[in-house]
Amino acid sequence: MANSLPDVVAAALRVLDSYGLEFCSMRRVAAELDVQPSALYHHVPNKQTLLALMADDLVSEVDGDDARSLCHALRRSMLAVRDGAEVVATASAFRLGVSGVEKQLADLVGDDGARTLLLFTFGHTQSTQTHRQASAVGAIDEDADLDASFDRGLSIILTGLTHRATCR
Amino acid sequence: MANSLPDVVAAALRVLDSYGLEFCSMRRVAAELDVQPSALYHHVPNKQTLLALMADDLVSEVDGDDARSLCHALRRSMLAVRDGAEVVATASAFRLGVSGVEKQLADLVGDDGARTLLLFTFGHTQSTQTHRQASAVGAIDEDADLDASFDRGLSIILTGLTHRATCR
DNA sequence: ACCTGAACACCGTTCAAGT
DNA sequence: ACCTGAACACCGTTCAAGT
Repeated sequence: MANSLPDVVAAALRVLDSYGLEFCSMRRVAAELDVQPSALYHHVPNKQTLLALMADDLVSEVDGDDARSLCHALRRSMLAVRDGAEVVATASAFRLGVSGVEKQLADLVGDDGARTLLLFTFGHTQSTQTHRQASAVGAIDEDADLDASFDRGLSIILTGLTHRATCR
Repeated sequence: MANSLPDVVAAALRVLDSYGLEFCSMRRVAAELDVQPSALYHHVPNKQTLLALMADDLVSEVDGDDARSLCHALRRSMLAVRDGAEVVATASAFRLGVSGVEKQLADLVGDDGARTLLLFTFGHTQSTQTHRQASAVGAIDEDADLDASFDRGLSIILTGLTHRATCR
């Protein structure tokens, strides 16, 4: 009967995916667990911390051999849940969350390159999710367009990184 | 005595700069104008629209001859007001706001280039403002570091754009 | 045209108290 | 350790009514 912290995080992610960030309130997460709102504060000091834990969970399986596949994997993880990109981007602005991915990227392309790739990946994926919700459900054509647009942006940055290192 | 729409937008920007986005509520904006909350709905249909008008106002003076100076000008405009980057980035995700800047950039570097530069500029500037508020007030050293980091990211993307066009 | 007053359906968080 | 119940100080938005 008693809930643990992972239970709370999982419930919060279910609420997020069903209703979106705007309606992912502490009260709804509590209702999802059939518990009073105040009960959540036994597991988590505040909502911000819960959101950070959700972000950690979202990116925990991100992996890849090179910078490009790492960014694509990060994008896929965030797209898997409604408003996932916004949750991860906000948490990582506060220096929680993606740190593992950031380190892997930094080893491959340096600090500035990692930062540039990460900010582009967050922004583009957030924008993808915003437009996904604005248009009718399941616009598969638009999804393919946005994936291609994302990959072209990645190419621009990666070309910049290569030429800075080898030609200048 | 009677307020106009520009009065409302100006009051909202004052509240934003003083208290931050989190506390920039319709009720506080109303109080800033010595008016009941419901009075705002005579000027604006909802909060989202007010935020979009604030974003328009923030970027209205952005101008520059080349892509780099355009991005720096955009960054400066957003940094001028507390949480300005978040307001502009969110509004532009919904296709309002920065469209003028986006068009200027697209003429200079193409659609993909404009998008990549814009998303990087939003993300980096938001991150700058987050860290500004986290650390003690007026950390001038850190501001200079972040400006330099921003410019290096810009260089990476601009190098990528040049070499894609001329060498490939 | 611009605003008031009152209401509705929500928030995050705290805290004493229960088991 | 985990939860309830009640409270506090807020939200955005609507709507009839006033001037």
